[in-house]
Amino acid sequence: MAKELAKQYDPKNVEDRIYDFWLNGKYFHAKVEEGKPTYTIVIPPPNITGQLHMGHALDNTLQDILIRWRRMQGYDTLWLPGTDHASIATEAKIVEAMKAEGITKDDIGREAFLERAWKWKEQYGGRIIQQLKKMGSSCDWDRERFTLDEGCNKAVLEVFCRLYEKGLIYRGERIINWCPKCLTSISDAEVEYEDQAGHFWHLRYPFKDGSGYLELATTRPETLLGDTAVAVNPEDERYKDVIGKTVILPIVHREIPVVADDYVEMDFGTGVVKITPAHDPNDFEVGLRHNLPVINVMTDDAKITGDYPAYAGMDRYEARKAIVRDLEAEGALVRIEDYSHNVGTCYRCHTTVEPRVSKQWFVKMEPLAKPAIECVKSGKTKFVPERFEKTYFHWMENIKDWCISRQLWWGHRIPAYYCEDCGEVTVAKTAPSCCPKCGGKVEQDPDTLDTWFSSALWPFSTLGWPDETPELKHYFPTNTLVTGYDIIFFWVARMIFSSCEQMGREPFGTVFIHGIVRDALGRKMSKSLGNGIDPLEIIDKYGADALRFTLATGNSPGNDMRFSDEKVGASRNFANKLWNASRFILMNIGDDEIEQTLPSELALEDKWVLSLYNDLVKEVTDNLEKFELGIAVQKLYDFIWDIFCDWYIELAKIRLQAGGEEADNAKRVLVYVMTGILKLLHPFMPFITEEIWQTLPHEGESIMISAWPVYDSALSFPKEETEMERIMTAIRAIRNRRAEMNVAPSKKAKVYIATAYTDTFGKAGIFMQRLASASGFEVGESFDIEGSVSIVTADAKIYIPMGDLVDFEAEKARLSKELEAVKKDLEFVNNKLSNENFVAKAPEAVVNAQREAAAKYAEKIALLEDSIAKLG
RNA sequence: GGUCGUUUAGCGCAGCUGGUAGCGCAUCCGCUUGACGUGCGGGAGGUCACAGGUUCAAGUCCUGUAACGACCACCA
Repeated sequence: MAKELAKQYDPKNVEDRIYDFWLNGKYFHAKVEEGKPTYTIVIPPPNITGQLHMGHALDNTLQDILIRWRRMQGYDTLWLPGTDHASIATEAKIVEAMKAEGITKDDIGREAFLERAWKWKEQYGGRIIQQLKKMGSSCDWDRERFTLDEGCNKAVLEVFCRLYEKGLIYRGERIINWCPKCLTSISDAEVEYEDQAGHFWHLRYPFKDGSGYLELATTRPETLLGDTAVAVNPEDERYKDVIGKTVILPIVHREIPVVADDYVEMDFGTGVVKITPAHDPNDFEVGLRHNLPVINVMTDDAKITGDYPAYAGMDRYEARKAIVRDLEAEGALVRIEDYSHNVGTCYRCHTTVEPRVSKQWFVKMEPLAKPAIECVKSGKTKFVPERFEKTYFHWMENIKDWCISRQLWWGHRIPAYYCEDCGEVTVAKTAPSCCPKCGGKVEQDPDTLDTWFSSALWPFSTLGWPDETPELKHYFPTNTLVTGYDIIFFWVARMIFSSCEQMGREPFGTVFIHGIVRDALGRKMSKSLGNGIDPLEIIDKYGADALRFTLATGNSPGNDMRFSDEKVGASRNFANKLWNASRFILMNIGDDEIEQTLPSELALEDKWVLSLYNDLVKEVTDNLEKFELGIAVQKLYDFIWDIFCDWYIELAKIRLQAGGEEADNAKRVLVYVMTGILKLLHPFMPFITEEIWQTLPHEGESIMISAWPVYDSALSFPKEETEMERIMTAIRAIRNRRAEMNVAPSKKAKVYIATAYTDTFGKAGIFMQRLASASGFEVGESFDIEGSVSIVTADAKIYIPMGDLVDFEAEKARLSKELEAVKKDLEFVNNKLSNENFVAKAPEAVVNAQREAAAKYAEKIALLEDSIAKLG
């Protein structure tokens, strides 16, 4: 590659080319190397219907950071990608598309529908994968999987049959959540509750014997058609006498009993509840306890059935109006009250869910939940941050059976076969040719499984299970699962219990939870608000590295973050800064051959920067171990910009311009530190770091497979760190003074430094000229200079004779002000030191630090007083 | 109703195992300093929501209060 870089970094010239380079090098491919430690992440499979959004961008950035870092550390690293068939979402999309053509599912039948669905998958399913590639994701694309592919299907069948045989999957008539729009059952987890304004209709149900009536209230008067009882609390004195009596259901004029059940709250409303077992989960339970008939009054699309001719075919809300009208006409309506209540809606289409009694397949959860709870309690799986374990336990401990059958075609078809003759149910991985009991003809269950049933197996089904593949042996259990807190119940919990049951152990060691990405105003990004930001547009404008850097910065585990264009702009600037630092180094290297080792002779500033770099290596690695990616990236930013660019490069220029061996040494240190920085930054900004690394002197094919830096005790130089800090303090103080006095940098002045650290400052002359506008420089233990600006630091007294520029009165005022400030500091420290408890109880190091501070302050006060005195 | 989170400079956020508060953006002053104006140097700006407590010492630990937010929950 050419050693010439553009003045500004342009990601568009770099990213696609670099990505292709990685693909060609097969660096993402995991080789199943025996005996090597592994690091594995399985991707949360995005829906094939999906387009890349900021949530994906964040999730995949975090995963790629971890994966790239571990790969560089030498692990046999596998990031396994794939997509989810997303039963409801995909089926809905295809049905919608067919609607535009004027056809329905029933028109074309199951087979033709599935053909369309697969075609759709071929066409659009790869879209999101291409988008993940734009992010720089280093997934092992050779191992890409799909929840509905052959292998996953095999795993699903295996698990279904095993659970069925163990009695952990059963079929039963239960009340379930039904979406009248998607026309399928959904699980409890898939119901989203929304506060909705509604009404309370107070009604009268007369006694059959004419002895008055019972008053009750309902939020859903239309369900009255299916009432089969009225309930009161058995302890309720008011209603003791009416238990067992019969009331007449208004409008329908059916006779229904008054039953007693604990479920009824005496303090709420009138203490009387109408019971509709077919349309309310609680009422269903009451119905079971009292042997009440279950009367379904609605069709699958929530219209009133033909059993009620007056309302037949009406939508549930139309029927509500009509029924209220009729109730009023009949004198059964007492009053209407405004009321706001929680209404369950479908998480896909937000249609109000209709509880409905039907025959469905369920997973018996209690026996599965126990080991799953133990798995996290024992620490085999840890949540980061830990607080989400509480959420997990709460859910697992109160879990109900999981409804897994869906009245959809796109998905894993339930492997249950029913005999048309004897009704025998056969569950098997392969379809039986006839009923094993009577030899009759069998028909497969038409339903498919909940999408989450297959994704629950993802950590092992993707590695080849139920077959004993080398991949499964080598990479399972996986190490880290990265996902948002919004998906813990749907997915994480189900993977844990599935893995405990099927694999006998945890699916992953750590669940790394992140929050959601919000817009600049803190609002959730949503289609309806239209406030979503397209990651691809951001990449187009600022580059993938800038986007990744933004998402990683300021991201603390489990917390939501706000996203704004300005933040990405700042990240882009950082990328540009890095780019220019490398450009500077390359310009100086020119065509020279540079040895890629550190020189034996290191200057003060070399030792200083190497020592800080060495600490950085340790800290960044530690932060990554602890999943503190935001902190790690902040440290890199600070070091690169403040330490390396603003100080070290400026200092290095001195020797570079001097030439010769000195310049050579400086170049070697520059290349060494720059290379290290690039490696540390590579997981966060893979493209630009690769591009720069390739242009610098390097060994190996790619930075992404180079070795992650390790802490080196030979590079620890505490003495030089202190010395440089003293000099930098002096330089900052001089700059500060000059800025205050409005002296242009071009106006140079001689600098005298009176200090006890003559050795240290003896090395600082050239730095002062370069960075503090010094025309000349002298160091001594003390100076006696008239008419100069004086500056006092903790280590030195600095004189800058600037003749006519010096305003003695202003100078005196400034020094006096500073003197007061230092006196206050001293007082603060002295107060501490005169506190016997502090001296006795605080650690010695802390006390000593305070004593040293006190001494410094005292010294500074003496110097300031001396200066003021000299001004007369 | 329960659980959890947030509350730190104008805005957005960091602050790990307690030791006289930091970053980015914005703002103000200055700078054609041959890597970068997507830049350089410098400045201003905070009683760390409130009230107690533990401690020699609390933004940092404990208790409570308030506001906002999230999740869970069968009050018809």
